Amino acid sequence: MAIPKKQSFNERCYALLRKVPKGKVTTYKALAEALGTRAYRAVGQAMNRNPYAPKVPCHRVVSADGSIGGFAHGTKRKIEMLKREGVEVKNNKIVDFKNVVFRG
DNA sequence: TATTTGACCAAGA
DNA sequence: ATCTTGGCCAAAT
Repeated sequence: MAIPKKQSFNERCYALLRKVPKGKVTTYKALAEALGTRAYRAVGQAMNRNPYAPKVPCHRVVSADGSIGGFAHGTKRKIEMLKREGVEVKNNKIVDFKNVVFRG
């Protein structure tokens, strides 16, 4: 019987993020709160390192106020990826943000 | 073990 | 509207 590994905080972030469908976004805060913590910044750190690069849609994570936030490969790239998935972005902000945020 | 680091957030001026 | 300040918490060094 395999010993259950305790997932690190980061691993839990990735697991949650993978549930976000294409065309939707989530926020650093929402992820942290969903994990039962307030480590908003730790979530961002996890995305920055992003050890699971293609598996985890890190580009779907934006700031709580609907602004794009940051991206390891440049915010410009992040915006382009979101647009490609059908998310409207204007002046570094998500258009109709509340309607685009994924709710579980 | 202790200190520093952040792709953040909310409130104040 | 922008800019500054303080707080927040896990990960990395």
